[in-house]
Amino acid sequence: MDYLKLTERLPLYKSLANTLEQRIYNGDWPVGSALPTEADLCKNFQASRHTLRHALQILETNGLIFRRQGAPTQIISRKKLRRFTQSFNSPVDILSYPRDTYRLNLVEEYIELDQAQSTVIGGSVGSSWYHIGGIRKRRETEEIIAWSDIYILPQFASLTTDPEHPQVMVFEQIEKKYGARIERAELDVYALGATPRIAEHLKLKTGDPCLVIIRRYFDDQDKLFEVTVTYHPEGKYVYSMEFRASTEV
Amino acid sequence: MDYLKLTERLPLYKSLANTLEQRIYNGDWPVGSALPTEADLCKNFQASRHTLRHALQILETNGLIFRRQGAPTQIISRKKLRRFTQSFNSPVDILSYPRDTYRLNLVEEYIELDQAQSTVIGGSVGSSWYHIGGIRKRRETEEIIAWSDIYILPQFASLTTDPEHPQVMVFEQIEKKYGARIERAELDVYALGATPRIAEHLKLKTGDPCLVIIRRYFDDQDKLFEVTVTYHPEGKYVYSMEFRASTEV
DNA sequence: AAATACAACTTATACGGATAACTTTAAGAG
DNA sequence: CTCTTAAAGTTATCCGTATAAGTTGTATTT
Repeated sequence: MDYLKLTERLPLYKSLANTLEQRIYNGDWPVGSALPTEADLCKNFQASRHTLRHALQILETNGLIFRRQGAPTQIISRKKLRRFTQSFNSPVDILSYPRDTYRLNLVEEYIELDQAQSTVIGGSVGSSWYHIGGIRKRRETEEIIAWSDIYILPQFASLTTDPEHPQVMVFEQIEKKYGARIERAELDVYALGATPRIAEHLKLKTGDPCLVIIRRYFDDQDKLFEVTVTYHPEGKYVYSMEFRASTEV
Repeated sequence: MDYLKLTERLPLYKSLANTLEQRIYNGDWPVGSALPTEADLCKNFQASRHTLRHALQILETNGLIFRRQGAPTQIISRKKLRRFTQSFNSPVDILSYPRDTYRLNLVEEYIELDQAQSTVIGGSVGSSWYHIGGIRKRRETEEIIAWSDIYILPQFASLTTDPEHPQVMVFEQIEKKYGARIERAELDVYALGATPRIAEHLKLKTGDPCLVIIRRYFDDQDKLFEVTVTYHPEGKYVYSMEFRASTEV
């Protein structure tokens, strides 16, 4: 029974979702107003409550309506939004270093942020952090990929004593040992001429082009608990991502 | 009635989802095997089919199971994946320029990619493209924000005759005039010392640090139809993004 | 052996009804 | 007037049942 499907039969709930979407787009129910109640819609569209709710769920995930138990459904947008999403299974992937590289810690110290550091890192002036500075090298060639400054809250400082520490991403160790979970991450990227300090570490000349990547990790209280700043010499690193139009429901 | 909710009553379908998730994690149903049928699960867990299916839907969106009409539900993962997503409503936002900037076209020409261009842009050697080169300035100060090279398929070249062209993102014009829809986008970011050509356009010295951002747009056939390469002088541009742990269903 | 047809199984769609939980409005108490 | 309580309205959860549609293995035919 291998016929070509000539008439793609659309399930009622999808057809209903399309209809409602069109009606909202037309402005039959203006943005900010409330949709008729489920009971009314059922009656008007001759559908069961279950089917109608399935349709409404689609509209909700498409960002057209907003629903709260007990309150009328609100129209929040006239146009279905088309989302482009980049998703990672772990924030490691936000900056996934090749597995054939390793980090070598060269500096470990407690610091208090001055004005300049505060601007870059994001913490408030005078706040205390534990600073780990080091280089990242390619295992084979010993090529220097990056200088990285890692700033963590002082209470997490003890994790550097772990022998596996340099092999593992710091935020992973914090998640594992202290249970802090990343809820949000910020990423800033820009170009910078190497400062004397960075130039020395990366064996460059002052002013040579560097790619700077700042990542800020926030926990579920929206508290900043780790910041990493990496400096990549020209030609040593390309930051790549891919985005897809999200498949609708 | 403003009591604190002491015992958060979990709906049956959520509770059921948690149970099933745990069972899968335990390995009661190994990855690759099939879940019992809906009817069986209903019987075992004393839930209606509707409730069970709601639970299964959660497992599905969490990437634990895969379902097809007519075929048994398959276990595809033991662990619920924790996603970090960055979402945009439009690819404009992937590189959202401040609204107070504008583009000034300086070069328009047909080109065929040589080896070097092919590597950077991503098209194959010898393929034909229409190249638009120009600078982006801040309206107030006339400050130069970036040099940009835009490469589009030759059949889209006519859009530059549109008087509104410099005000609007090129891919938006392609979407509007030709109906090509962006399905996927790639983003590469790296630091580069300004080449003589770039240095001249941006009024820099050769070798001065630049942030290079390459964006490649693919249609629903996964065919590359636009590539933009922008060069930002040091200090003129920071590329920022934010990621969130995705809220579960 | 290969293609076809069939039957059994499983999930998808759809209906209807009942109770619980939440929101909002209005009435009542202080 | 302010706060509390009650009632009406609305969505959320949950059950049960029936039919349609897709998949898979088996038997049949070519």
